[in-house]
Amino acid sequence: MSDSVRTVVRDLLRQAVTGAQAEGLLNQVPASIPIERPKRPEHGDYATNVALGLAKTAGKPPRALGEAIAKHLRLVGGADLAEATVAGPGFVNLRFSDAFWQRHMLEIRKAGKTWGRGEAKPSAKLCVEYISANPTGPLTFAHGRHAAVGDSLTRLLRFAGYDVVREFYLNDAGNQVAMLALSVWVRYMEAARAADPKVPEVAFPEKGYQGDYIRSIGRDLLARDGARWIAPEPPADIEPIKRFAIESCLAMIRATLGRFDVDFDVWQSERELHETGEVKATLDVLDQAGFIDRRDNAVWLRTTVLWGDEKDRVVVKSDGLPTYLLADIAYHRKKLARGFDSLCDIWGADHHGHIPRMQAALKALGADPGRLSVILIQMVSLLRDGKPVAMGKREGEFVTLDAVVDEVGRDATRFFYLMRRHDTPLEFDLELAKRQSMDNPVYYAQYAHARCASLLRRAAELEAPQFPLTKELARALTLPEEIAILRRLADFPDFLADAAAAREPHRLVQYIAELAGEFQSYYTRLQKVHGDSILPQQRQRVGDWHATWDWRRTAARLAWVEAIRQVLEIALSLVGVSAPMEMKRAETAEEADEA
RNA sequence: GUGCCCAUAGCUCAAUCGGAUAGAGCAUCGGCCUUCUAAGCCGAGGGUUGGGGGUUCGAUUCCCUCUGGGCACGCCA
Repeated sequence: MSDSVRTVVRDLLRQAVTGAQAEGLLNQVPASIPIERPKRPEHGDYATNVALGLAKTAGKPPRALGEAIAKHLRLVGGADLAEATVAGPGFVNLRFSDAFWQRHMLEIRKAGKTWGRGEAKPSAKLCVEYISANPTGPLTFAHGRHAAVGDSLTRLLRFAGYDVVREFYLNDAGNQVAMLALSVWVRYMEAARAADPKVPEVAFPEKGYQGDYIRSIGRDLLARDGARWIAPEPPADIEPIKRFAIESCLAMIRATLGRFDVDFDVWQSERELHETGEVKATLDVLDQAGFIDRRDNAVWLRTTVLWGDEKDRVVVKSDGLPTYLLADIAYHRKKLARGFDSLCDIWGADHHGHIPRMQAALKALGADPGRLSVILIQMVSLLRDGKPVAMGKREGEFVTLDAVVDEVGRDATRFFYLMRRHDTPLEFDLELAKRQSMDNPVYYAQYAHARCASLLRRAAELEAPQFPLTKELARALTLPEEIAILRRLADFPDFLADAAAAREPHRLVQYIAELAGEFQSYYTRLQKVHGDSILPQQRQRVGDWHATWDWRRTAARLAWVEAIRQVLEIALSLVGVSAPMEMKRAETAEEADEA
């Protein structure tokens, strides 16, 4: 694998700064030299402000230092470096030669589907936990954002070279699932009573789960177990019903995730942590470490002394039952024991109060709290015609993820969930997501990919002669627009590494939109501004056209189009969105995804 | 009341570790199809980065304060 462009820039700058130091202009070479990509094209391909930073300690004007660095850059840059200049207060701007960028097309094509893949990182075993919804009902559109962010993040991390395990923590113990079981039993009784009026009438619990799916599970229970649970009171041992209810809800969740193309490696059951004694063992460890208090009939974790929490937190309630917090600590302890270098949890922003408690717990367990990073996902609001979709006030009335996918399709749903940074609230516009036009960024991106594929198809139909992929062929890419896109494709590996390190999968969507836009613009400008086209157009295909057409340049451009298509395909796949080979108007969301 | 997050063009959002003239898309207005897919492209207008103060050669970015939003403050999960 060749060096990334940024690695090349970094090496050049280091040599140049070292050269300036050898001249006696600098006291020392800084440990890291900042590299940025200038916003304005006239400021070059890459820039550094290192001269500004060093000016004070060196006691020299920044522009003088910049001149020295630029001079040394020109000495070490060779033919690849077209320009190294000083601008503004002392920025050093670098511009590479066209040949440098043209050469990258060959590398991109050689790498194919692996372009941008990071080398395996030996010390980067990572556990990412997300969604972790209670198995008490279908996933909602809010869970959808967690699913989209978590899944794309793990795809991105894996591609970037991290060893990632994807986990779903299943809260199948405690009050919530107990209430689920009770709700199902009551609906079961109602179903039985509908068939036989002699079955006693029972009241629905005050905080029971209201959704229709509970009725459906109740009917399923009746179909499976018959009259076994018919009684005026809930059964003393409701455990079998609970298991049935959890399995039913879990089946719904798995089905939803399946069609959303979201997969997990590990489903960790909370109940199992209790049954195997890991929760109890965790309490013992915390106790022996001296961070447990017993007062007011309960057991407390001293999070105030551990992490400056506002108050200590209860881990065993006065009724003797462990809290959710203790089980979650046990889960994290188990993850650490499994040898992960770092843990990443994706939670709803409403759980932010949970972070200091978990950090405190890790510290109590003797682990570096820095090994846990938490990504908080802000709320999603659904819009229809620019107005918020009204949520029912009654419990159990919510918009499911399935409903959103049914309406707008999987591709648009996944793309839209990633259009904003995870820490900003997201407005999900259903009408926009459904629209099959240029204002819908999903279709815009997919259209760009399809257009690339279409060009390659058309070339085959026209029996375009083949040319070997060589440096000489790549030299036919001379238009500024072609070089600019090559620059963006060449940057893809660095871009991915940054996005993965920052744990920000939404950047993929930005990259896709920018690359798609740049290509679409080129496609039209080539004709309108340059009076040219990649392939001979219909009106040009007269007489001896096949013999006189410049197939060599066409071959170079087609190779370049295929490079664009490849990168779009990779980026879209990391978002979980399909890369269609052609666009056809779809009547339904399903058809849109099939394309 | 306390803590966390946020405030950028009419709308939705960018802006890399504090950098150069704060950028896109939508919306508005004006252009471009004898088509390599117009599901596209080009152009124009639009800003005291919520207010005020501070640090800095330089602040959308860091600090303080005020205003206006969101969320959390349970022996729920």
